[in-house]
Amino acid sequence: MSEGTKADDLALALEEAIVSGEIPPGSVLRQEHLSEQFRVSRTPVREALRRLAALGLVTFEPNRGVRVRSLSRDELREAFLVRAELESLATEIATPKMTPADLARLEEAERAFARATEELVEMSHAGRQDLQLARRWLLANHAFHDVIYAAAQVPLIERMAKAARRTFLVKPVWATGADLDDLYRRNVAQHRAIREAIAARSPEGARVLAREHVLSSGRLLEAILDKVAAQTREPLLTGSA
Amino acid sequence: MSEGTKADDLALALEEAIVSGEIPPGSVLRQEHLSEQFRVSRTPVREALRRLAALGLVTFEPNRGVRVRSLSRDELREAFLVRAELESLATEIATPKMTPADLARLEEAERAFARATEELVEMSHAGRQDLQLARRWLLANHAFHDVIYAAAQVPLIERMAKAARRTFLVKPVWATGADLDDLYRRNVAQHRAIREAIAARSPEGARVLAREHVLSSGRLLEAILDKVAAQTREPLLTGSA
DNA sequence: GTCGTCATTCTTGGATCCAATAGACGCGTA
DNA sequence: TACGCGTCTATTGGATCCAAGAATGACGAC
Repeated sequence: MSEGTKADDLALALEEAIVSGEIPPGSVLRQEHLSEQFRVSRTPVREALRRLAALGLVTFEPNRGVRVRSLSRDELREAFLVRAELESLATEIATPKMTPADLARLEEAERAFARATEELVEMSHAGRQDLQLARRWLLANHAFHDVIYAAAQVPLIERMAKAARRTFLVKPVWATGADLDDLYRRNVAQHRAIREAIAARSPEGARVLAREHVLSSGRLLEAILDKVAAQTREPLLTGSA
Repeated sequence: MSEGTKADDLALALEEAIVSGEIPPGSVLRQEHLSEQFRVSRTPVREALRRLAALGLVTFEPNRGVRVRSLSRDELREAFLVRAELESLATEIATPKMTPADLARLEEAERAFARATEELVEMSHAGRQDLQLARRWLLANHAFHDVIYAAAQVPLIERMAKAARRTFLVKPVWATGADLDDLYRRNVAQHRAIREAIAARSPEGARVLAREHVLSSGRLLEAILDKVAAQTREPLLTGSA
């Protein structure tokens, strides 16, 4: 128990587990199971679940249990629409506020993301699927955006954007491939463009770049999901034929 | 108990009470008090409080109780910034989707808001302060925007915008006066302009109008708070002098 | 007279216990 | 054999009970 009440710690742990895909969407969470797994009684378990429900990560079905929400394509698209707005606002606000230190952090995050992207593309050429690598790519991506959020110094935007971001991490699947290389690499270029607009102190420029970038990321994620769906449907069909 | 679990009903009731100002910001909520007030045990009370905490309406101070959050000026401004973004997005999306029935509803909401505004201005000239009337004005305002949210058909935007909106309803104070008449009436004109842009099927036009309108509403609210602060500080000072 | 310390009390956090609901299973009958 | 009914069990929702932490006030030392 790192800090605070057990209910809070538990909520954080569960949030992490859900968002990372460790607990897949659609699962039903048994209170007693969680309670013995985390060595606490059912009371804090239920309080933690209430919090997750308020965040939209799980849904209560009265007398039936709580289920980890799974997102439809529509909801995914919506999440990116919202994030695009919030993120463009954050970028606009952050631009005049960025200190040289912030810019340095941003550039470092940009490099780390570029490296992660290259690793991912190489992995794809090697024909392997490494969820761990994909997850690191995602985190490197987030790290870049987090620098901007932090510099904007508007806690509400940060909170809401991260809430929107959380919602689409729930798929424990990933895909790469030659057809996706371009989309992956485009993200890297966009990060660079955003950083340069910020460095040039152009709030409007940075704003539109940020918006377009997030929307483009959404299209990438949709392409990934399409590919995963195609890959997993085929075996099923051949298996059942 | 209308429906669902007691914890859920209770959470809704408390949310309403907090948002309407019935429970003022800064109050400490005693679990036992709530439990006997609502004739339930402390267990559902605490679950409801967890939900409110996740929504940001209250904060848990471990072993000390839960406190109704009060917003700083900065947070108020942030809420309006976020709402301006979300609302302009919703308006843009809604514009091509609005049916004639939607437009009729929007016009009706516009009229109701205009009436509420005139009542408020008249009240101010009569030198009275009627919180109930102010609250109806606020609700009429929200009703107009709700038509747009509904037409946009993007649940996530609606949820988040309403979350941002909730945060600034927590002040059980209001102010009117000749100096504010213009600001109040400007809102009416802006509603009209937004509706006309939507009717003219101009998503971009409606978008910028919506954005400017929300930001302008924020300035109005800040002016109101300033005036209230000025009014309440004076008696305090003369009282202590 | 003031400051610090210790005990008491009040309130929360957590555990356990009981009630109520939904689903599963089996039995009987058509 | 299939359908309907009743019971039985698994699991949640809610109440009560116990422990732990924080505020308060009294007492004593300086």
